[in-house]
Amino acid sequence: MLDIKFVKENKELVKENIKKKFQDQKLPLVDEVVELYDKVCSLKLEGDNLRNEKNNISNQIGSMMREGKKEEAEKFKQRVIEINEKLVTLEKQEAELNAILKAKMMIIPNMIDDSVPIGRDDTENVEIEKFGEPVVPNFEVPYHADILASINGLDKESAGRTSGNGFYYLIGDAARIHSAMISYARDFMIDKGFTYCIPPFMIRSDVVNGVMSFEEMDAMMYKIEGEDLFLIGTSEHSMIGKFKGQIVDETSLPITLTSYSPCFRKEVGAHGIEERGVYRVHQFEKQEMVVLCKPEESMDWYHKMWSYTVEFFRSLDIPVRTLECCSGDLADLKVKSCDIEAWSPRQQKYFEVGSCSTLGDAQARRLGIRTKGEHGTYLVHTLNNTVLASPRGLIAFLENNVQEDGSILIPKVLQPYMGGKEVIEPAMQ
RNA sequence: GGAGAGUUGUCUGAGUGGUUGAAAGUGCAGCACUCGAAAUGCUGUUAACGUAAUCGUUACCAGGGUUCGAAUCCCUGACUCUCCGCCA
Repeated sequence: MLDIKFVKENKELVKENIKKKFQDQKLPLVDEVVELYDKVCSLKLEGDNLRNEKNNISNQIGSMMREGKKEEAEKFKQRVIEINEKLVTLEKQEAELNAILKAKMMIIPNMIDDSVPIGRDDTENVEIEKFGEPVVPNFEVPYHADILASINGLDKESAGRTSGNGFYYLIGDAARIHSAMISYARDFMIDKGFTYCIPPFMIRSDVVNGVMSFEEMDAMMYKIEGEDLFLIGTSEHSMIGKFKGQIVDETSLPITLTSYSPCFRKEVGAHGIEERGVYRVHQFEKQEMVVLCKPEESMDWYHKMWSYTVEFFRSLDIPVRTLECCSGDLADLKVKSCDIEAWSPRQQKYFEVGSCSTLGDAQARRLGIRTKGEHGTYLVHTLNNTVLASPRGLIAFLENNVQEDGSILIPKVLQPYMGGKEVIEPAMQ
């Protein structure tokens, strides 16, 4: 969400930005919002003047009452009643126009960074850098659900009975390695100086509305019946919501947090839920990083943050690459974003395991997250990035660590979380 | 879940429906005193929006209502504290 004043003073830049994102249908919005804004301002001025008159008269009535001039006061009352009637319609108009203005402002995309590659959709995303050799083993790597089956680690059938499609039981060493990876991810980020945080897993509707659009909400969020509560789709929701409407102390910036949470997603539409695997599911767990910082520091943090995820996966010896979102694929709130993709030796291509974004001040403007320092009060910048989402991370781990004989090697860094175990052997058939 | 108390500026904390944007203290900033500091004294000090400025509007948890006028009265909701109940 942009600052309306910025839009007013930089119409052409905003339009250019819309073109870069191939959203030409939104071009008329720019003139519309500026016009609306001017109207709202003049309505506000008119209302302010009326309110001023009303306040003055009311004060006069007050002093008359004190002096006992009751009859004189009665005459003035009539004028205030008139003003109030006018104000009701005026305020209604202003509120209506404001709502339209806000709705339109919400869909004008944020200004993208100059460095963002121009492209229409996800097919034009740009590979930035590869880390580690994408190894193609000389045997066929099984589908991850089959690897899990070989260690009796997955039961989707029972989950289907208890909860339906898109749920799963992870069992035994599979469950343990999943938790081990999450725990390792947590400690990895603590070592980077981030503060560990376990947030609420449910949030109120006003927070949901602050962090996402209505359509997104409908497609992602599970609502608790009879309560004003939603299950979070990512801990980013509760972590950013934590600061809603707050003025954080400038000296406390940057705020660097790493949060754990289960994540719940309806996954309406999109590619649906797969039959056998656990790549796209309704429930997963995630270690996340969230940063609130001064505007001038956000680009540095963006690069630091994605590189942490790369470093994390490399420490597990999983090859990854960074894929930068092109202008057309970039969500409207984001300034710049890249996906971290892990190598799949089975599919012999990379697949998404995380996403790093800087939202500039857009999210902060929407939620009213500000800081106060020498140069006054201003909006902070917000960033978020995945450290590890599992079972998706588990899939990357399994495919890259399964051996030809079906055993799964556990990397050194995970062994302490596995009770010292170095290898998981397939179960006897 | 039941009963009661509360929510005001950085914080503590006043506030009979009518110059209360808000007493007092505290914190912070500036000035004076001092070689310097402490102490003391004086002055200033909420935010958002509009305006070149003066100034104006809005905001005392949130949303409604009563009234010419609401921090103050009424209703609803959120949160906090105390007691009881239930509970991993």
